[in-house]
Amino acid sequence: MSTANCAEELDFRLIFEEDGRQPTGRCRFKPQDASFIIRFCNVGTAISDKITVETHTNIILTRFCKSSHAFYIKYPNLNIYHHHVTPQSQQQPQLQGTQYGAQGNPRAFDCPSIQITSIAPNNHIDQCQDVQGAEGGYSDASWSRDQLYLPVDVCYRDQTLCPSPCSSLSSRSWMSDLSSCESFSCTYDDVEGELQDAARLALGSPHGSPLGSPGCGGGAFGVELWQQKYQHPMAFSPALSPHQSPLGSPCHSPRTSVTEESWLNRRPSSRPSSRPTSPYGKRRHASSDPHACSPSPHHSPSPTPGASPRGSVTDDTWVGSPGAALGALLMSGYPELDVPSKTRRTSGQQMGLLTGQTDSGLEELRTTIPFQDSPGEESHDQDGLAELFLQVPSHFSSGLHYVSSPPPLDWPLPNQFNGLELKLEVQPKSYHRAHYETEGSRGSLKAASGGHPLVKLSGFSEQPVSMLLFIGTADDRYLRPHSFYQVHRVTGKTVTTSCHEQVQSNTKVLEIPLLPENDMSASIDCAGILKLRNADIELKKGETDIGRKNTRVRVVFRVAVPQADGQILWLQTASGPIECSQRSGQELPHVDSFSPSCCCGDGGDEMVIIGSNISTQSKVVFLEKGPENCCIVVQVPPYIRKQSGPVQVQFYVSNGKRRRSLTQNFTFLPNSHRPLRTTIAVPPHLVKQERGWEVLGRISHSAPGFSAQASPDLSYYSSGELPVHCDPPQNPPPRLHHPPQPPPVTLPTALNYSQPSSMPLQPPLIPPRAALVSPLAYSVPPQPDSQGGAGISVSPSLSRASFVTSVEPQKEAVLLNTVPVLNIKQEPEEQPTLGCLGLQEITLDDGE
DNA sequence: TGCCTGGAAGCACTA
DNA sequence: TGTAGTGCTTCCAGG
Repeated sequence: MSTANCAEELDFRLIFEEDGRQPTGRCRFKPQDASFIIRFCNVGTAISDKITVETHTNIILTRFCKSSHAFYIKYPNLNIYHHHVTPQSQQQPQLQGTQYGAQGNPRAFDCPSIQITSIAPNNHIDQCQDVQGAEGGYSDASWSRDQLYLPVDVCYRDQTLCPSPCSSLSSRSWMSDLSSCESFSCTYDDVEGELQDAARLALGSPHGSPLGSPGCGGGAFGVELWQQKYQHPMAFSPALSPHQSPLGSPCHSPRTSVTEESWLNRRPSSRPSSRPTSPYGKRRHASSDPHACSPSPHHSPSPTPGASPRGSVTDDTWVGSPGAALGALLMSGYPELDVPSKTRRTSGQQMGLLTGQTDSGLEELRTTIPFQDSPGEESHDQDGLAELFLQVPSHFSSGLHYVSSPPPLDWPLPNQFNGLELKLEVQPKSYHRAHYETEGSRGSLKAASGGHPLVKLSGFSEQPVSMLLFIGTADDRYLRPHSFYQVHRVTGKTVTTSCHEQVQSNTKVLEIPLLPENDMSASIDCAGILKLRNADIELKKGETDIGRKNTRVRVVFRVAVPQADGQILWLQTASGPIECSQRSGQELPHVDSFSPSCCCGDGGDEMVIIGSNISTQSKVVFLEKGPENCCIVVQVPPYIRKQSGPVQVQFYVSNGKRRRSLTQNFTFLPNSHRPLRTTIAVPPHLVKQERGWEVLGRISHSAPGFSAQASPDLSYYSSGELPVHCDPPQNPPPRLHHPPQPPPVTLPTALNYSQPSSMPLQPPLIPPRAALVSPLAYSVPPQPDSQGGAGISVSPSLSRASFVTSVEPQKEAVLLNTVPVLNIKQEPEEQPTLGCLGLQEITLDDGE
């Protein structure tokens, strides 16, 4: 279907606002006949501060995450806010839409623009691409995540087709503020899949609720309504909650945590149970729940059938609703938004929230720095606030000032700015067994020293501030709320720190006061970790994360510091990775401390590692991670046999015993032909190295290039002994940075980022935006040694590489400083070839 | 009594 | 399709 034929049922107003400019155009589409692509063009060079896309229908469009661009989308009155920081073009923003003739306009690539394209149903991909190509002049290859896809979903019209209340918008979906770039990079290998998932995600309902949550998944809001009605009938009032606001929350993702009162506890009978025989004995909501047989949200009066079961308005939600605690943050910039809490919450739960579950500290805090639940949430309590823009941070490197509302939880934030610093002075233990909902609490996080983690805000002590705590991913590069773990408030006699639960963007968050009398610090003895069942989460529509073996988390702390000018400065810090599974926790090694924490690039220093579950068979893996997840850097093991000429060998990439790539050719050149190399110091005696870089993450598809690169005529090394990057030159190797690190404590060096040995000993990288906060020079791992080790870069981004060493199986040898014996990782299957060649296997490990 | 903790059984999933 | 290995979830028991 040609976009030219689109009817006028969707009215997109594309607004490029800069300095108060007003909307510049409209596009109209017929939603039932077409799907839509919204393409963001050149947003990276946009000169506008805001790009707004509005629709007067209830199409749900989601924000997507792209590291270099920041968008925020609200709906049902669809608003896409783009705030860009470094305008490079002074050209006028140009609207690209089906009616605006982007084709053939060279400025389309120069100016920030949004392109909306309709797509015939049932042929989304192809037509998307065709249309794109035809109208926007983009090739298929130009598909990127700078596009939002708004297909027409069958479920839209036939709610009965929505099979399960578990089908929901993903926490990781495009619709979520918690959306993950990584998920895309990891999960979508093809445009089709990406689009299809996007299609599933991007859709609300054509009958989409005017109450639909505009931020991160209207479906969630629908469920909330459903839950409010069926679970909390008394709470069902549009005036009670920001979640119920007719304008909805701009940022309410379906990721409302799964609490004991939540949907997920109602395991639908059709749901493939992970343990059908389980009586769910301890589940507090199972069949005993009188509402267990309630119709799914799809059948509920909720106007948003695509609802997420995870979006719940529970006591927790209410209690935690930051509207009570976070309200005034927004007000700081918009005093007129100071809606009395009574107008937002009048239910008993609400009152309970405000009075029953808080302590003096929090009460005091709330009188001083109330926060807002989620971005723009409160703002929607008033019609006039519908257009309240979320100010996307302009410069991540210079601190983030939010005039209005808390930033989405997946946004990187600095840990220090202008003399203020949020520090995790005591790291939690690297292992904390999370508890299931069917279990009792397993207690709060503990520090390795035996106490509890300690967080401190330095540089500010004028008034109490509120600190938010949530469970984030252990992804070094992109910290975001974890799909499978939620923070859990621990209560008990031993808990001394006041806190209370809330839900922000469907992630359970603990709010902990930092009080001047406590030196603006807090001991985190009130936070446990709740494990959500993988099946529950993975069944969610659009969920792209896999729970299996995804058992590491980080604890994320955020604090909002009021500034003199009325703005709010948000700081964030995160703990090191925490292993949360029982088995892994029992089996994975834990590093408590090590020394030294750094050495020269040549390596060779001895390192003492103290921890648990470290055996003589343990290996120490050095790896380097970059912002990308699909590139690897490996170090070639030496070719031991004599060679008179080039020797071609093979290698493959393995992520485990049965996870191997096809073999690739590689050529060893004779020594006389080897390029310049430096001499590496003798490896340390305390460990013996597996001479290979263990590579984590996904493997670059450029691997076949090895064959071509393997020509003896080619040099693998630059003159500086740095790996020659094979990828296109437009992607220069990223400058790597250390993330902010807690100060060292004692030697052996306290583990700033406690992690099992399979995790990088190098502090994990953080997204470039955040990395700007604390840029530190990053030294490249040891370079090829004299034995023939050579660096191979599969990627220009030097994304991930690891250096595998192995603890000497014979401690005697270690202690006697014997010459390190190569400990080749044995994978007997199909290995004789390499062995016969005298090669050490380059093993790739997924970190397990 | 409730919470915390460690251990393990048994099922599900993957290769 | 069957099997083995691994991981997940639930349950039990003791402190």
